[in-house]
Amino acid sequence: MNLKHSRQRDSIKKFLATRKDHPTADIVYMGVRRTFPNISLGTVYRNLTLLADMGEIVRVRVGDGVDHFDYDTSPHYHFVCSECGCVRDLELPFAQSLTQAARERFAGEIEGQVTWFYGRCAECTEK
Amino acid sequence: MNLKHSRQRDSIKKFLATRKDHPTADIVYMGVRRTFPNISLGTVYRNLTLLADMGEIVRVRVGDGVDHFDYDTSPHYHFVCSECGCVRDLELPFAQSLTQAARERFAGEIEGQVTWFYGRCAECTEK
DNA sequence: GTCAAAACAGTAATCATTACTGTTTTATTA
DNA sequence: TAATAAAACAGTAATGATTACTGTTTTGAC
Repeated sequence: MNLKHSRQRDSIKKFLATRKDHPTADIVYMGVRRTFPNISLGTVYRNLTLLADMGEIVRVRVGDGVDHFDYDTSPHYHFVCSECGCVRDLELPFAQSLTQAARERFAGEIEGQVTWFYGRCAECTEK
Repeated sequence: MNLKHSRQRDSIKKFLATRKDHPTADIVYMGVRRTFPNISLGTVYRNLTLLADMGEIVRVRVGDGVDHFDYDTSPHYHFVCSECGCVRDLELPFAQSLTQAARERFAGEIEGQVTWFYGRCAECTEK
């Protein structure tokens, strides 16, 4: 299957590049509709999945039942607020060493780790 | 709201105690039906949620779209196989220090961390 | 310009989970 | 032990994110 260019996919990727807040498919859908009013939610999902499979974006799963998407593919930690549900980056060196340590204790093949932190974000704490 | 005893809840908890494989609500449902043939799936979900909220069991979310449940409430790592979907415990000291490190870099309140590893389990690797 | 493959819009289906409703169980009080 | 209110139940319907399907449009190589 040869990949063909698509203006919709470009737009989705471009939209995601402007955001640091790890939007959901629905948010991406609403954002991209400003340039493609007729784009369908299915197209958004298909392209987000495609881009994630190609490694151009990252699907972020923080246990809130909704997939978030991140343009920044470098390994880094996420924080999710239990109150407002926001997802933020966490500026902390990513401990690849933990994956290595896990490999030494496990019989199968470990490809990677997923780590997120939860609690209340600064805005929710102040209220 | 006063908690009342329920034989169904006991049975759910007892079933979970016998398992080390982090079953889903559906698996628990099938297991408990051996003793309560008329138990409803809703009852299983309600009690699993109740037990998790009380801290007697743990809801394990490893990004496969299905909630798993664990009788072992001590902090520990999980591994999920990308091929067969099995969830295993990983014998590796749990790095609470990472949560502490995150606290020092984040403006809000961090309550805890969730970490899992993914890859292929020993059984799937051998095939 | 032709044409086949890929992508699309729009819609229907899936599936885990939650919510609702009328009945049964629990546990307290008499 | 009987009465009673709250809690829990079984069964079913609803929800909501995501995926699958279908007929049409777009893409890109020749």
